[in-house]
Amino acid sequence: MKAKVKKTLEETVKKLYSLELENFTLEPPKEEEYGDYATNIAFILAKNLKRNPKEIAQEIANDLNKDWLSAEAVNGFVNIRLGKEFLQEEFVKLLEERDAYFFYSVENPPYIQLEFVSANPTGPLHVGHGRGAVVGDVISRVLKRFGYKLVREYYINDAGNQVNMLGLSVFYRYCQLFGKEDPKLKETFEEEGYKGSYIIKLAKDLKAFYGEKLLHLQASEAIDIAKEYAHKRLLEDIKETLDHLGVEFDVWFSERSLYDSGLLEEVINLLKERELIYEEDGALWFKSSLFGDDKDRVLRKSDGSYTYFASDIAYHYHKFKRGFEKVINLWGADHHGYEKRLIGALRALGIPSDWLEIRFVQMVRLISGGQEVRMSKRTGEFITLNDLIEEVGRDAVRFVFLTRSSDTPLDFDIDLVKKNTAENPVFYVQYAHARIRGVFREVKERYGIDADREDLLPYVQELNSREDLRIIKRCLYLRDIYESLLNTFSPHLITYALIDLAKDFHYYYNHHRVMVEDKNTMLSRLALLKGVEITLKTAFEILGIKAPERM
RNA sequence: GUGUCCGUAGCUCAGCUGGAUAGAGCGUGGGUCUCCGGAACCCAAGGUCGGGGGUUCAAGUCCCCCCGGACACGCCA
Repeated sequence: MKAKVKKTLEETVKKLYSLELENFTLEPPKEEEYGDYATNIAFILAKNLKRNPKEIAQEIANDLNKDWLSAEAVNGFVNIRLGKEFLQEEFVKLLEERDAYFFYSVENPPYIQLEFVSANPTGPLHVGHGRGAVVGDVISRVLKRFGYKLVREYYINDAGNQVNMLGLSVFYRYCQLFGKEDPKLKETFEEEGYKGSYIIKLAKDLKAFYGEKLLHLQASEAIDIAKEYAHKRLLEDIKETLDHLGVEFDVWFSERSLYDSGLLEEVINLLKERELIYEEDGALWFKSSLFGDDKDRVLRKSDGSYTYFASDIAYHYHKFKRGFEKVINLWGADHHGYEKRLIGALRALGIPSDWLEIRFVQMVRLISGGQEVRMSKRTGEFITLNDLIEEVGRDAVRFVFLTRSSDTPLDFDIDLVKKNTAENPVFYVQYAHARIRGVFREVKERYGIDADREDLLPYVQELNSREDLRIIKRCLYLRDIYESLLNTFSPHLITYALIDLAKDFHYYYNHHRVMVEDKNTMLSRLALLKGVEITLKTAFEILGIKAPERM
């Protein structure tokens, strides 16, 4: 809708002034009396033409008036109001096309990879990972509806020091179960090991599986076995949690495969050929300071092992080779210092810096009883994502994660989300859907009219009142929102638009009864509600939450 | 110390490439159904947009300085 208005506006400007502008705004104004869209285009033109913006606005408004929209110049702004018939026509389309109304096929969409979560398989997912998971999932659902070819990918850090430490930790706990303690192991464990209780649980399982067999092996061999076992189990856990959350991936990419395929060596050789690598203190360094980083970074440590940085470069080089035209990474906010060096390294390999877009997802704090909660009562650990899903349910978790722009920290109030009142935005919005379904059930019962089958299209023209049209606009507006996501990747806009829609619907519901004497009025209101239902349901599918029949 | 992000109503936050009288929700106070679901709706109070300077016809938004907060700064990942 916005796109159509914008195009018309551009044509007008071109006709009147032979100019092509891009940097003007076109947005819904704060005040309803200023129309459906307002533009500052006259101010921008005023600069170019060196004329009074008020006159320009007037000229544009005069030319802009069409049958489907009206324009008015006020104080240099051009306020645009969509015509009633136009809104009704669009609403008819919505009723006909249903969820397909909100999307269209983008021409030649880029082949995109979206990498998100990618938590190390060294422990359970925590709530911060969940936020990234949901944000990434919703972005990918939207892109897919616009016809994008998209790969959702999870990068598994199954090589390097972290997983070794995992193996060591589990083996250490395993030995403890037999009352044995190797002082050397203990020292490493105390310093760098994973202390969570899930490690002890894994050790017990390991014991159940292997008995005391591992005690008789070389420590390094036993640690390897423990490592394989633990990381496999933890990865299964992670997959299960993501499944509970309703988040799917197309590719699970193993870091280790970069080692096995020799790609890591290959990339280092490439950098070597470009003389961007040097050796110092027995380590291999990449001259990242030449690419905007504040210092050079180590690729291979003096003990011969590679850093994560090295495999990350290889991984992203590999992504490039796989033919992705655009790669989006959702990273936890604690990784932001890492961005420069990675993009720098890719530039060194000849990959343009806008090929990779890194979006950061800020921290989540759990609040209960007005206090920040860190520990789970049950396990004594940090509350895991799984705990949270069990506690408040999938829909609430997903929705709340989407109620904030992902670049601001989020407070997740557990008590609030468990309340079934308007304080809880999830219920507020889902309730609107359940209410509509309730009305439909009642109408069928009393009048034998099935809103799901009845041809309601002819009655849309009866929807004339300001309040009818406001709801129609709210529904149509979701189309603009989805479209804007293609550029902003900000799924929280959806939840905001839904809350607005639900609010207007609840108001409407309280002021206008559907089941009234006049049958035309009844059918037209059914049409309105049907449109709201479709809009809500479509959005719920995108958000990955249920559209309840009753609550 | 350096870098990134942030500071908007009592609380939690929107405010999209600068635009009109800064918006929601919760909380607080008062109200609304003879009737489709009151898990709802309406009204009201509540703001020097952290402070100061600058650019601009126009600044919550851009620039500079200061104050306060989060996170990151390793041959960790």
